[in-house]
Amino acid sequence: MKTVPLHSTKKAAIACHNCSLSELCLPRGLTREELDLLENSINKTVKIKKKDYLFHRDDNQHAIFAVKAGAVKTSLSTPDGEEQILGFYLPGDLLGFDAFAHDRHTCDAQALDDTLVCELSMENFQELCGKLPAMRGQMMRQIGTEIEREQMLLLTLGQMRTEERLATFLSSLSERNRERGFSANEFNLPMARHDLANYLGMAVETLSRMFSRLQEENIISVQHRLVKIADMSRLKQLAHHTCRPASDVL
Amino acid sequence: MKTVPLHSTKKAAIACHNCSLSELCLPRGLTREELDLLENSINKTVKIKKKDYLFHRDDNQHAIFAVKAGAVKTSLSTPDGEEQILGFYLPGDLLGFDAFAHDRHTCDAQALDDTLVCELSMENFQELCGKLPAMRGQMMRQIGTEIEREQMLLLTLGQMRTEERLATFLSSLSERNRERGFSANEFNLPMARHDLANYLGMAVETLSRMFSRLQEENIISVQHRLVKIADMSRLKQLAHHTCRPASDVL
DNA sequence: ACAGCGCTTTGATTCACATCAAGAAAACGA
DNA sequence: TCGTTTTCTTGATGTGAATCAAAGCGCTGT
Repeated sequence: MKTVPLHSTKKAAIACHNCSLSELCLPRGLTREELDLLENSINKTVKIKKKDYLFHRDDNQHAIFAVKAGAVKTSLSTPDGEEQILGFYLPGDLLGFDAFAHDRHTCDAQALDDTLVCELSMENFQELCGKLPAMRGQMMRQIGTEIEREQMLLLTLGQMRTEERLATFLSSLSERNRERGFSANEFNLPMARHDLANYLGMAVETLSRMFSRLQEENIISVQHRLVKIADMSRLKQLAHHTCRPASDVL
Repeated sequence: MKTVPLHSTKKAAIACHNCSLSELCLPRGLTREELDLLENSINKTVKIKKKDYLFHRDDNQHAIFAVKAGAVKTSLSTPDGEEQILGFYLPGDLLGFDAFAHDRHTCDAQALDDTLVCELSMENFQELCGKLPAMRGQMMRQIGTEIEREQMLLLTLGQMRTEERLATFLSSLSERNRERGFSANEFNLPMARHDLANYLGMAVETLSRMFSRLQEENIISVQHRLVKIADMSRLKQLAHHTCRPASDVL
């Protein structure tokens, strides 16, 4: 349950140059020289074990992380122990922008699975943003994506009924998979029911019932974490609340 | 219901130099010379009439706005006409960061009252961020604040019961007023019940009942939009879910 | 392979909140 | 100013989802 001392984990040799995710990540649009600068500033391939934390709320060290493999959740928790999961981060996603206002992370980030990340310290990040306009642009796009994602979740939590929320989530996840070159119709959920229910603002039992209901209606089939979408159009119809083509939004 | 053609509104002569809100706004931390650059890039004191829009979703013009007087709400709406209010912006607040990802605003922004704003086009904003490191820093703090605010709202919508939500909101608003040099114990709500209920994810009737309940419990007194906080400690206690000292967070 | 534990599903009951309905109070407009 | 409209409050009723309870299932590790 402690934050992993990142410096103790080993740096692998996988560079942005070869990284299949670079188009989704900070390197996008950077020239070869700029990319070299970036590579020199990051910890490549930091390993995080399942259930370990990338960072804690109020940690004085803060950084931007890019997920290479695995999955991460961020959450906010209250004095009385309740938590709200704010987002799930999959390969290609960036997290850590929450520390911008106070130079401290405002939420916790925990690995849902054994996970690989690249770490860019805030100092280095700031410096690069000053030097590289392309990097600044890409950074701003990423921040915009984060804001959009949160806005979408607000709409979900504030306006939708539980079945719609699940449909919206599955539809988004499917879209994400498609964009990443994976199957849009069959995939594994990276998180447990408990976490998904919390994220969607409902009880675990309710989530389970909604999965069952969608299955009864022959819209999806579920077993454990494997989801197959049987009727995409009806799923999207249920999730009709979604505004944008749902790209970039989990 | 149309977006106001901003260029048609007159530029007043109130400069950042004299602006009482400059410490909350982009100028914070800028030198005199830097401030001059900023001033030359912005439309000072654009007037927006009540119910007019600062921007619409998908507008191809996009900009950052600083509220000088009045109040603005941002909202996301669904094809079937439902909306979710995402935030209220009061004097000293900045809005418009949602356009970062796609060069289009992703939500609507509407004046709740006759409102004065400063407008900084995205182009000028980008340019200034490149030139002025202090401005970049301030921008990032503002973005961080926006992200924190949204995260707090997610916690509110996802985990709290209706009474807690209202208590949290009133407590935040009180704090904001205090920070701005106004009374923390007595203030006017800048929005109608309808909008507040939507923002807090509940029915108008429920919101009204919660106001009544807090009044019966002698925690606050309300008449129309005027709120007086009679027992701050009990209010904060009800809002105990709130984590941070609630600064910067509406 | 088996025991034990956590995760998930299903069922029964309760409750918080939405919805429906109507009246009171402000705000608005002529 | 008055009449109309909108906004807000309060009450009665219904319902979606939470909670309580318990059984099934899949992992874990030894």
